[in-house]
Amino acid sequence: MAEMPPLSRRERQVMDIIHELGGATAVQIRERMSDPPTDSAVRSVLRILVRKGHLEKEYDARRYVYSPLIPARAARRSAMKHVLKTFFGGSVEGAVATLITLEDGTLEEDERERIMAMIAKASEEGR
Amino acid sequence: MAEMPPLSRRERQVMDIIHELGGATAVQIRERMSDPPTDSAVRSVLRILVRKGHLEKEYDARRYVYSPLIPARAARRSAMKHVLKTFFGGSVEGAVATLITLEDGTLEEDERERIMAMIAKASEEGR
DNA sequence: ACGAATGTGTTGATTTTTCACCGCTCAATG
DNA sequence: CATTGAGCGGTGAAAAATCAACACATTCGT
Repeated sequence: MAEMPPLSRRERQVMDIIHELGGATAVQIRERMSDPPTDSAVRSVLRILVRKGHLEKEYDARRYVYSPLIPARAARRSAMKHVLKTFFGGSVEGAVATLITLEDGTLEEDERERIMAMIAKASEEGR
Repeated sequence: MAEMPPLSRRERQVMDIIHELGGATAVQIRERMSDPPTDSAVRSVLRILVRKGHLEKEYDARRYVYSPLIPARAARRSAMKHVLKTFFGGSVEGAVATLITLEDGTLEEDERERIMAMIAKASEEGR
């Protein structure tokens, strides 16, 4: 697979929505946009994204459902890698610190425990 | 500050570089670009970003150093918030999981411990 | 003092992006 | 059937972004 030039504004916006939903129809996407253009404009972007190889469309219930061609796991890792490098100088520690204080302490107690357990487990397996 | 329309491709690329470096001159930025346009093109983007209120320039050692107008902390949080929502469905747990397995186990043992300690500390303070 | 080197900003042209109008298909409904 | 409305995509034009050429300013070496 060749490296593609980065996406335009709208393209990225649409891709983000699709990533968030896993897959979406044209109308669903338009609904989620804060500044929605025409229906046909959305479809234009979708067509471009398909042609560029970022999306695939699947016929389902008389609608096309668009989904990322890149596996979710890879997309997640790539996105996280980028912010880690760009905003945290590659410091995993710093990133986690921000993550667990993001929503002003609304991190549930049990979730915190699960995270602890997860790290501990990774710690053992890692060696 | 009012909400600004999202940045264009080049604008985002430049902003990312500046965020990564904290602050940078026009040449520094150009050097870091994978597909560098002309020097003057880079400066054009910089000027636009200043006008839009995303950057400030400071005269230092016969050069202008451009830096984000938004505090680093806020930028970090905002960026992380976005990937958390877009790629992890808001699951802090999932995000941390990806984070600590990003570089194929190259997470240092001591860093892992520091992260654990950090979470534990947050756990106590949080209540 | 002069020219080369470096940094900056302006302008206008080219390319890319963005978008809405239009026509088509198809299924459901009257 | 005929009608209607939702979904789809092509096209081309407006708008925005991108860029290079140019002009001006400052510094530095000679």
